[in-house]
Amino acid sequence: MSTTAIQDPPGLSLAGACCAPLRREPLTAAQSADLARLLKALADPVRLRLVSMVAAHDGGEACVCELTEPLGLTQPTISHHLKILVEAGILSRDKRGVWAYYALVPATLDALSAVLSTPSPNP
Amino acid sequence: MSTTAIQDPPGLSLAGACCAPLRREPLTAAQSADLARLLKALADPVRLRLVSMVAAHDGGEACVCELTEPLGLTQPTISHHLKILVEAGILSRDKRGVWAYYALVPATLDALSAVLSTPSPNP
DNA sequence: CCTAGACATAGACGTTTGTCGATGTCCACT
DNA sequence: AGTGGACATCGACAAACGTCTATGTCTAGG
Repeated sequence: MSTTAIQDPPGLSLAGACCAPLRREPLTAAQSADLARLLKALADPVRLRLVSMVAAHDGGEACVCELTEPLGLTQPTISHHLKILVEAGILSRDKRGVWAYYALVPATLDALSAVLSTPSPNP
Repeated sequence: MSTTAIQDPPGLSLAGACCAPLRREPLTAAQSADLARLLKALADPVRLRLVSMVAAHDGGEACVCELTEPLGLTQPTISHHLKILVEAGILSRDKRGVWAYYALVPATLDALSAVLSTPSPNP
């Protein structure tokens, strides 16, 4: 069904859509698929809270153990959501010793924000 | 199951979350639920193309008949997606005679873009 | 080595989502 | 009145999703 079953490298999900402001001209099927993949990764209450908790955490990173309890979900569920966020390029994962530290990848949300914003007048 | 079965008035989906930049401090459950609702409405390839087609159309509005054929889906399916976008406050609906014209609500995507963008230094 | 702990993966299960065909509703025109 | 067209709603169904329990993997200490 989809033309590309292969997964995009994290952080480049918008490679094909990054320069086409949503409101300027109709998106192609490929562009909309890329954008939808990224939005879908964000479009969950738990994942939004994970992103905000990681971004607001001291040092800009947090390990799984710090994220599990506040959300009231099991550790596998949190790991599952974090994996989705990493695959979308929204978070990065850094395993140090026994702990896995997750951090925000600012460029991804910046790019998403730019795509959604009002296109510049383009003089 | 949900605490509020009642639907938010269109355009105000971010009422509870509009002023909390995602990266500044952890979102509450309610804020993340509101944001997720809006993102979920956008997180579909067909709906993204609908939004871009409507926004880029002459006069800033388009009727269902103009949106159905290019996407290769049936009319009920397009109506279904448009309804979701209107309920999320992303599009507005204006029925004139037999035709229903859909137009972009710029403020909603602007607000979403702002929530996702890097928070200001806050001096 | 062997145990304990942090995290990931696998499999199962109920719920939600996207799509369709069929049908309903409303307006315009004859 | 009655017909045709534009759009919405309904009901059904497969696919995708979120969550859990159980289990695997790897690291650090005794």
